[in-house]
Amino acid sequence: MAVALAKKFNTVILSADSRQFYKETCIGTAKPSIEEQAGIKHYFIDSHSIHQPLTSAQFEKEALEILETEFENHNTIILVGGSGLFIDALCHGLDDVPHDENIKNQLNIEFETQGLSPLLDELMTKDPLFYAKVDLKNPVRIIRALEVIRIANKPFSSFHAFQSKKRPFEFQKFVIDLPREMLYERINKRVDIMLENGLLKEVEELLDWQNLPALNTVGYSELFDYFNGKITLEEAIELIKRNSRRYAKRQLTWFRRDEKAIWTQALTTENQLQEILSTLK
RNA sequence: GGUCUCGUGGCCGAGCGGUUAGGCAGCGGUCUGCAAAACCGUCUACAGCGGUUCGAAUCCGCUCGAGACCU
Repeated sequence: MAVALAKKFNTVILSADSRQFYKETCIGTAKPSIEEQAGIKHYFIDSHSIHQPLTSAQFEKEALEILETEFENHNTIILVGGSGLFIDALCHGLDDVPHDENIKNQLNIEFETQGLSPLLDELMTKDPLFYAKVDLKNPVRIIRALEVIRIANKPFSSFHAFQSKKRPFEFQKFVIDLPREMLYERINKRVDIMLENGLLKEVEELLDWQNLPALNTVGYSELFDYFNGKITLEEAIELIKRNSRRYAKRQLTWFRRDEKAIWTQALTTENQLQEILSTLK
């Protein structure tokens, strides 16, 4: 779809898929092959390494730079992909919130050794506002908030303006919404195809790096468990399918929040393309 | 033909007289630096009929169904 659109507009594509950035992961991320890219310039495919992962904030920055250059030669650019947070970072901007790897690691250690409770206490005293609205059972959110609090010595919530930043371009989002059964069928089949294409080998070669955050992802974690003898191959495959289905569902949930997004329910790429193009006219 | 065991929500699975067990799948949602991550909510079923009882998924009988064994 993205390639078809890019051809139509004679332009380039930016991927906003947070797993296709990495050159080490190909089969399991269903990255478009060179043939599939069909001569269209793709940014953020194989552009980074799992050893230096790209965060949403960095993505915002790097993507904006690319867009600035590319808009000199193109009126329309295609952004494609699945990572809602990254899409929002680029389209709406993230508030300028500090980040410190060491402090985060320290917090992770505290969480692993002492549990969430002390962290919750700290959060409650240092940022009661945020404490009142976060999901108190979600360690990731709690740790991030405390990371910021410890860096800046002020409440995490004080950094949030939640206002869309001005961008030197306009954008329109389209969501492809296939019937759930069809979606799931395609996901299941896609997993089988990945396996035929050598996913097992790809994952096996990444075993040394299995603890990297960038590999904490569907298609890899399950097979790491298999290689580590925790589950059978059959179980791993079923889990990959299930987790992919769940992820797809969460993507839909994410995009549903966006009132301006246009949804297409057409069943074929050709029809989806027609719908999108007619909306643009 | 006989004896025995068993029939719980889409699936698995506890309960064995008086709260919605639970898990998985599915569905819905949260989301501002690990996001294909992390997390939350939700589905009220006991094969059917009759009986005992204040009260039955839990006890009794019959019917239907599944399985094991015997002849």
